[in-house]
Parts: sequence; structure tokens; C-alpha cells
Amino acid sequence: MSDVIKMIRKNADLLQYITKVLIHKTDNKLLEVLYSPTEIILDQRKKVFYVHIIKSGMAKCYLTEDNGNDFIQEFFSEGEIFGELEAINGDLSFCCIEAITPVQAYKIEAQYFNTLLEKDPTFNKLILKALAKKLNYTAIRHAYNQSHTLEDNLLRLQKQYPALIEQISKQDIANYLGITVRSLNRSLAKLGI
Amino acid sequence: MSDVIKMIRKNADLLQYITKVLIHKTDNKLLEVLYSPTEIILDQRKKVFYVHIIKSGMAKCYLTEDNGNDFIQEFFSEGEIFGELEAINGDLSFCCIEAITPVQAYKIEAQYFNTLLEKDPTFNKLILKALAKKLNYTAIRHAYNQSHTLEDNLLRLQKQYPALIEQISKQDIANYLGITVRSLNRSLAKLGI
DNA sequence: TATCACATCGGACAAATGTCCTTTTCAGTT
DNA sequence: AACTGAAAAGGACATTTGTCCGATGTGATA
Repeated sequence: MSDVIKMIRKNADLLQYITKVLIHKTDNKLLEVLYSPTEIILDQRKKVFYVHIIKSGMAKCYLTEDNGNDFIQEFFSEGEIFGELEAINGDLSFCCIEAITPVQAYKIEAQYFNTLLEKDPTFNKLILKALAKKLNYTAIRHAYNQSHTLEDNLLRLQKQYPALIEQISKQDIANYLGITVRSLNRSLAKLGI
Repeated sequence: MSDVIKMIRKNADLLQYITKVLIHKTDNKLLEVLYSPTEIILDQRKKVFYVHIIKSGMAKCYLTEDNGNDFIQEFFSEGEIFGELEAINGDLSFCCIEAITPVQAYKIEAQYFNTLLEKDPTFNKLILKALAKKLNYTAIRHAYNQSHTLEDNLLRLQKQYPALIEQISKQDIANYLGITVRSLNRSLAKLGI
């Protein structure tokens, strides 16, 4: 349940199914990989060969706009999946995934991911739920962001994730909120954070 | 393809499957309904009994925040589906759907929608694609909005949908962009629209 | 230690946006 | 025709946010 409100996205059900069930059913189709901080796991406007599910660590998902601005879509953590939209639609990736901490992840070939969707009803249902949750979360977050002051937004993040300032750079927080670092600092000062 | 970039969401593939295939396979499970402008088709924080797919007309999907502000998530048109997230997750609705023009729609009981997901692989795939498309579109739209000036955003909308001003109220456009009508008017004047 | 790159911090000013308000327009109703 | 309510329009001012900039601190490395 708390999966739904946090700025750092997780998906316990999906991770559990992967580690408890899927890993025993698939022979070498589920690869384990490790990424270092600042490493690009998936790049924008590229073909996507693998679907990833995070086992541990944290990554950011962001889009770089034509004017050079980055916009952080979400922060991913345990159980969060990415590359799945591109696997389903066959499109090029529309965002960039970059490790913030060391990231352990499972990766599955996009083609095999689609096979699993067809052949494994439990997996199919988990992915449907994962997509539905992402949409739900995204809608609520953007509605809140757009309709509230910067200070309200910061208080909300602070409440969701008290270690925010220590673990995520100011620039990343600003890019997540769609503001500049200068504005962020002003609001933090005003709030006495 | 153009389905993906427009502010008014459509889904031709899904509508086609419903009208060409599904309607012949399901006995009375697919109901046709009509809504008048300003009618609330689906209300926020309510249990969702039906999944809707729009046959014709236009509706807005918005969230009302605690401070009274409305934020318009998307505009829906032919083939667009809603209520599906709630059917999949069993949650209460998180947004409100309101008809702008007269809306013709198909509705399916939430429970039967889930049965279809399990029993009809083609339908399942179409829904997966629909969710993936919505996520993709939402991510791109918000990244663009946050990283560009209001005037850039307006020019982009104008290009996507030239009849914008005539067909959608100023208040709705402002709520879609997360700004006030005053700001909208200023930018329109500056652009000479 | 010295140096470099990088994040952080905040002042001063400019630009964008919101708030509050009055006026106008227009469609629907009596 | 007269009236009404809703949408639109824009002036005046306050507030928020961005831009530009130089200062400070810190961790890595030669």
C-alpha cells in the first residue's frame, strides 16, 4: 500500500514473484547484473533489449529535453521494473535510467518478457498491476505538484521520505519537482529544513 | 502513431477490436450508454463498477485536490478507456471523468473486464499496450510541460490541436497546464492567438 | 599540501505567474 | 426586450521563481 504514495517507487509483489518463483522456472533467462553509481542502465532514444527489475539499490528515471533540461520522472528501488513499456510497444526508450547507488538487478530479454506475458498468467497479472500502479501514482503526483505550492510539495516529500536531503542531490530533487536549485534552496530555508 | 502525441487521447486499435470482434462474442456484456455534456461519468473516490471505452465524443479526466484546485490529466476521445486501473487494482477511483461533448460509450462490468483479461489474449495485449501508451504519453507530456515555458507549451498544444480554443474552455486549458486563466490569457495575447 | 572539479549556498535583480478586481460579451430564460 | 449567470478579458499590484553571479566547503588526486 505504501508502495503507492512514495516518491521512491517499489514493488514488493513483483520482486517476490521473481525471486521466489520465476527464478526457478526459467533456465538462465533471468540474468543478474550490477551497476555502479552514475552508470547509465538504459539510454534515451535507444532500442531496448532487456527489461530490468531492481533487486536492490536506487536509480533515477529521467528525460532530457531538447533545451537541455532534465526532468526526473521517478526514483526506482526494490522490485521496480523498467524497459517494460518499450518491450510491450516495440518503441525506442523514451527515458534514461541511471544508477544513484550501486544497483543489483535482474534482466530479461525483451522478447522473452513478452513470451512470459503470454505464457504465465500470474506474471501477466503482476505486470498489469504494476502498470496500473505506475499510472495511478503518476497521476496523483503530478496533480499534487501542479496544484500546490513548492513548500507544500517539499513538506510532502519530506514526510514520505525523511532522508531525502541526505540521499538525493539538490539538483535531482529540483529536477524531480521541475524547478531550479535556487528555488529549492529558498523554500528549504523558509521551511527551516 | 499520432495517438501518442496528442493532448486528446485516442485508441483506434482498441475501439476497432471492441466494435469488430468483442461485440459479437459477448452476449449483452457490452452495454452502450450515452452521456450529456457536464455529466459525471465516473466520480472520484468511489467504487468503480464499470470499465468504459469511448465510442464518440470527448470527456475530461481530472483530479480535484484538497485545496479545491482541479488538475486535468487528459482529454479522452474515441477508443480511450477508463476505469480500467481501478478494475485491475480494485481501488477506488482516483479521478473524475466528465463529458464535455455528448459522449457515446461502451461499458463493461469491472468483474467481466478482468475475466476478459484472463480469457482473451488479444484483449489482454490491447490493454497492456493501452496502459503502456498512457504511461509513455504522460511521462512525455509532464516532462515537456515542466521543462518549457508556458508559451512553448501553448504553441505545442496549438500545433497538436488547432481547434483548441474553440472547443475547450479557457478554464479547462488552464487546469490542463496547471496554471491560472489569467496567465493563460497573458500568454495567448503575447502569442497573438 | 596544493589543486581541481563539483555541489552547495545565497544576494541582487529580472521575469513569470498569481491574486484581486472590474468590465465586457454572450447565450439562455423569462 | 430585459434579466441573469457564466465565460472571457485584462489592469494593477503582490508574490514566486528564474537568472546570473561570486563565495564557500568538500572529496579525490597528483
